[in-house]
Amino acid sequence: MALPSTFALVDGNNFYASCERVFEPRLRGRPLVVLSNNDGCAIARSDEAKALGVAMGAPWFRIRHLEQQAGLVALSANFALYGDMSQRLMEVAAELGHGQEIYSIDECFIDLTGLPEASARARQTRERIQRWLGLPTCIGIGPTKTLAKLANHIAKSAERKPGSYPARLAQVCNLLELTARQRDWLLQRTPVAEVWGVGPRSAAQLQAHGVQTALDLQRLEPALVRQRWSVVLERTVRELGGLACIGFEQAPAPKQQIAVTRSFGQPVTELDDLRQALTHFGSRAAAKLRQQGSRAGALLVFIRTSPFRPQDAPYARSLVLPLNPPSDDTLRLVGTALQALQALYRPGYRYAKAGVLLLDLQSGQPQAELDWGAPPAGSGRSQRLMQALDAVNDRFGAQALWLGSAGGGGGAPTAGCTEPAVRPWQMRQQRRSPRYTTRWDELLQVHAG
DNA sequence: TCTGGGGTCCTAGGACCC
DNA sequence: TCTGGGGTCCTAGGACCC
Repeated sequence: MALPSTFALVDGNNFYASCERVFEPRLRGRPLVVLSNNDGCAIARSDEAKALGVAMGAPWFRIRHLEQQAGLVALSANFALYGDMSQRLMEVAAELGHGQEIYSIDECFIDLTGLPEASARARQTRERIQRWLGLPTCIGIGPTKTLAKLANHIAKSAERKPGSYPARLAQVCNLLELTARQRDWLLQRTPVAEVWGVGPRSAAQLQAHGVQTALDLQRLEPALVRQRWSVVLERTVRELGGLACIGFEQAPAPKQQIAVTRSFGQPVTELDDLRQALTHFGSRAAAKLRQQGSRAGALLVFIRTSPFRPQDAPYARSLVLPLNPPSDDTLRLVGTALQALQALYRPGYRYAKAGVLLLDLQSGQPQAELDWGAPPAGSGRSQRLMQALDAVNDRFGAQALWLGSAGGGGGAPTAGCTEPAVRPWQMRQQRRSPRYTTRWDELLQVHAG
């Protein structure tokens, strides 16, 4: 008979803010936020910033007065740093159990099924991550992923607000060690909106039906939930009851779509600037596509004005173009994106955002049984060119080799190097910390006293 | 005036996640 | 003045087919 499953969720506390603090100890104990691309809004907050009332997603211009008033520090997002720290964290966390599912940049599920001493192991893993990387984490353990997430929430709350929960639940919370009464008590103290899978929309509806807590939700009749809400929420109810419905995914499935989209640093009006931006986005998307060994069967381009500027005339359109045969060639993908842009562009608008989505992704080699006719001339050459492009950019950084298609010629793009120049579409990043772990020229310097 | 039933495929939109 | 980016899954409804 199969053992009942046991899942752990390892989650970095305020991950981006904590990464910044590893290399800049002066930031410890201070209210700190990390800003989105373009320094637009807060996407991570230290506990001190949360205590100031800074909301997730709060626009910077609404909270920047706290810089003077309360000593709030704001940094531009440094994804090169966070990505590298994430890899290190995942390596240490993987040692906790016999399987790892990397769920996001700062979270992974670990399969603990059948392992003794789960809580002690988890505490050891936490301490290693803290000591080796300087990153604080909390670990939740439960019989389903949803309950492991909930346990993690309790472990964090117990640490942040001592007294709100028994102290032994701080940092590591293992629901499997508790009695049914104790578990119910914890679920009852958890607002329904904190449950994984319950978003703002469902939370409001549930509350209107008198469902306030995770315990209330767990006690609903699954069939009723399915009828009144959805199969997704029904699954959440069963998971809260201890029935594992969401499987463990060791190897990430290849992505079904790949998107590269950005808001611009300033409004963009010129076609030429949009061409540059989409050349950039298309190239990034193509590199991601090759990294997972797929080809795209279609490509979507969108351009839009800002929904936050009522004084600007609104314009938002997208266009999907098929790729026959499916392709992973940067030149072809960017060429197609620029073709779509040509059809979408209307002069006279202040564009705020654009993006490229690769759709209809297929893995492996092109299917031979489908008659695409003879392979396009030079396809072997295209493959070698892409390999060279990826190799150079791997070695020297993603911006080393670039397409020269930004000019207004309108012809097929060609490979080349471009001088980095500041353009309106490029994002603002005025407060970025050094890329300490991924750039030789930005290494941390230590001066002997 | 009457006007079946069921299946599949595709797409757009909604909800959710971090 | 200034509001992120990148994903997944489900559902409803239309088109189409027999």
